[in-house]
Amino acid sequence: MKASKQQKLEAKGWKVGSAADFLDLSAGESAYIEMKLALSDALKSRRLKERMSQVELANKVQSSQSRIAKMEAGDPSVSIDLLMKSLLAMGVSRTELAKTIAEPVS
Amino acid sequence: MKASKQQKLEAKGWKVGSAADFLDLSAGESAYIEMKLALSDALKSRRLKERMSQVELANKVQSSQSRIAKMEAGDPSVSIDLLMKSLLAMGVSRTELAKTIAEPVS
DNA sequence: CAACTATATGTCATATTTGACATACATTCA
DNA sequence: TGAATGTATGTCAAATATGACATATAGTTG
Repeated sequence: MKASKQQKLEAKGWKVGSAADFLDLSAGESAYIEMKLALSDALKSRRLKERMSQVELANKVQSSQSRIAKMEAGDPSVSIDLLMKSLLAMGVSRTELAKTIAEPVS
Repeated sequence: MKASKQQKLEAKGWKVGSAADFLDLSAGESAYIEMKLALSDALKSRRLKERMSQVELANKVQSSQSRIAKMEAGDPSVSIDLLMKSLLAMGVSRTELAKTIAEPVS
């Protein structure tokens, strides 16, 4: 893993500090993290596009403002399930979701 | 929801029996379920393609035979996170994963 | 037939994820 | 200034997901 990527992940709260973790992030593990970050970004940009506050979105998808914030921040405590459920609840199609999954995070 | 679809889901163990549930499955909710089933099918066909047993796959992805069986059966107790982690651990690419997400379940 | 291999199903203690809440921080506006 | 609005962060009890285990079922082989 490149240092730039490590910093990006650490900035989002992922624990990649130990030497073992640093060396052991497999291709599958980093692909998983990248997908999660891509979904986070998609959620945030979709919300902003709709000019919604986090509170409004929380009501719409039956969650809470704090969890929306954590989703958008790419917090390690949020699952892909929740991100996908939320995007689907916002009206995003399966096809659009697939595109998000496929794309590398900007 | 069509009766044929309801039966397919019920056969996989989803609780769609009550009248309320029957009427209330939103577009997002059914899209979510369909995606999960698509991932289940992808996992099973990938494993068979590699001529692996469930036990072998369980070792490879650090899980257990019973959980692999539940994943492949589309059991409600398994998360999309686990399905995706498993597929990635099998060497499936993000792009292939995206295709699976996009496709309707056969 | 029994032994073997693969898969399915049920249970359960533990681990992770969740919404909710409090509260901190930031920005705007009057 | 301070009230209002939106977002971030930390915590926690409750809900959900997890691997492990036992055991059932099904097919195969000797």
